[in-house]
Amino acid sequence: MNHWLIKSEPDAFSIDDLAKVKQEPWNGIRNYQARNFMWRDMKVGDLAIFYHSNAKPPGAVGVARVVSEPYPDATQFDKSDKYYDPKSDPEKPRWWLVDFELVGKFDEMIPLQTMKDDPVLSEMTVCKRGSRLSITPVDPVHFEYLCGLAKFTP
DNA sequence: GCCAACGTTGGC
DNA sequence: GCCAACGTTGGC
Repeated sequence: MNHWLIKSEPDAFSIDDLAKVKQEPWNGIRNYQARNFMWRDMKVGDLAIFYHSNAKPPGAVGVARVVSEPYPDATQFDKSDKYYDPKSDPEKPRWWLVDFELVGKFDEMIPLQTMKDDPVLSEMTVCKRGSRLSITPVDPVHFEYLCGLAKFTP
C-alpha cells in the first residue's frame, strides 16, 4: 500500500466537507506530476494525509482513503467550470482523478510548523522549501509517526 | 531545444 | 500583500 499527502484549501474544500459527503472526486488537479500519482500509482485502499493549505495555520488535519480506480476528471470538459481545459480531447482525456473518502479527522491538527520543527517529519516533501505539489507520496514511517503524534489510529 | 516572460502556489 | 519557487508558454 502507498501513502500520500493531499492538499486542499479549506475555503474551497475542507476535511469537514469531506466528512459530509460519502466520497469526493479529487478534481481540479492540473499538474502532470500530481496527475500521474493519481492515474498511475494510487490504488484503492491507499491512505492519505489530508492537509489544509492556505490556512491559518496550514497543517495536517486527518486521514482519507482512495476509494475508486482512476477515471477522467469531468470538469476538464465543462466549459462553465473553472477547471475547463479546451486542450483536452474527450477521446484521450488529459486529466484523471480518484475518489477519496474520510477515514477520520485528527482531534487536533498538526500544524506545518510542528512538522517542520520535528526531526522526523521535517523530511516530508510538504516541509521542504518551495514545495507546491498538491499530491505527494509519503514514507510509511512518516505516515505512522504523524498519526502517532495526532493520537490517531487509521 | 533554449530561455525569458508570465502565471500560480502557498507560506509568511 | 509580498515574494520565492517552480511550472508553462511561446518566440526564436
